Amino acid sequence: MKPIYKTALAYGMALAVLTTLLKAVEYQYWARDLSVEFYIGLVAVFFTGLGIWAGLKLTQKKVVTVAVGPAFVLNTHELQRLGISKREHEVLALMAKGLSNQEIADTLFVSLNTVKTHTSHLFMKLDVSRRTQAIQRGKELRLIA
Amino acid sequence: MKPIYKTALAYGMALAVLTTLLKAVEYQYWARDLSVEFYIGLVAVFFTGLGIWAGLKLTQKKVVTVAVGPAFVLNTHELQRLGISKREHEVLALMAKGLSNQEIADTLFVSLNTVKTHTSHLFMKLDVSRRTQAIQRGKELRLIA
DNA sequence: AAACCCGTCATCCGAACGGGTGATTTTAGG
DNA sequence: CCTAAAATCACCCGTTCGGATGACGGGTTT
Repeated sequence: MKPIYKTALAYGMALAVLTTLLKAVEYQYWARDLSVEFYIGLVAVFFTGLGIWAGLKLTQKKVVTVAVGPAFVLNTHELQRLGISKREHEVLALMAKGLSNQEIADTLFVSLNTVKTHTSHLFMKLDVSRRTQAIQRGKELRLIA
Repeated sequence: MKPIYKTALAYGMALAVLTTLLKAVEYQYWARDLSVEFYIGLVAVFFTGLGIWAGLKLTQKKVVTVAVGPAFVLNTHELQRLGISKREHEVLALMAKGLSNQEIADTLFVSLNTVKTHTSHLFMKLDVSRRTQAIQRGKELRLIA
């Protein structure tokens, strides 16, 4: 809210200064026999521009579009905090792809028992009891895409 | 872009009309011995306000562009195309929450066998063989959040 | 060297899951 | 009204999953 107040203040100051300045110049033009209508028109145009500028300043905040991107960034911090090893993380990723333990085992060229060990550790560290929950949790914590 | 031109036109018309109107009134006040400075101030304030209004009108379009967010909309078309019933859809949603078949049964106040039937139908219609895949597929097709 | 973590593999067991088949009831539409 | 689809439940069977435990080699840290 402060910026708005600042803008309003700045505008008020500018208005005061310019008004004073114009009044000073006014007599000069007056001496040169310029019509009142012409002078009035100038003032109107000038302050219209000033008003537009002020209006833009005051509404600029709203124009700030947020623009969200779905770019995935791995949460290394959480990985460390939970003590999830590299291999466990791989297993989690494959699990999230809908692969069975056997398929994961084949993918990683290890035994089914090994995969089961990894998954067990994962469930412990993620504090879940089912693979579907592990996937959910993993996505929540941005451990997997 | 048309609205902008319209706004500009409307503004120009208003300015012309008001200027003329003010000039007409001007002589009245002039006759009442009001100072030129006071009159100038009024015009300045008035056109400043007019300028602000014009500025807001001209920038309103930008303000609308703020809209962002991952708002979820259910893909009714896919639901129909795959012939997924209301109950099956419910089961899918709960499945995606990481619930077991038994938990889903308890949630929906039905038998475990009933849930199993629904899941079987779901797997057929989604062309998958595991619940993790069903969840994936459901999210891909925007059947679930 | 000892303690420790990681990754590997194993066995056992019970629970959960998936597939198949069949049946009844309720609901919705022609 | 009658039928088709949806929803409900059941039983069987085999697979998968999850939990517990133990083991072994290779690193790192202390």
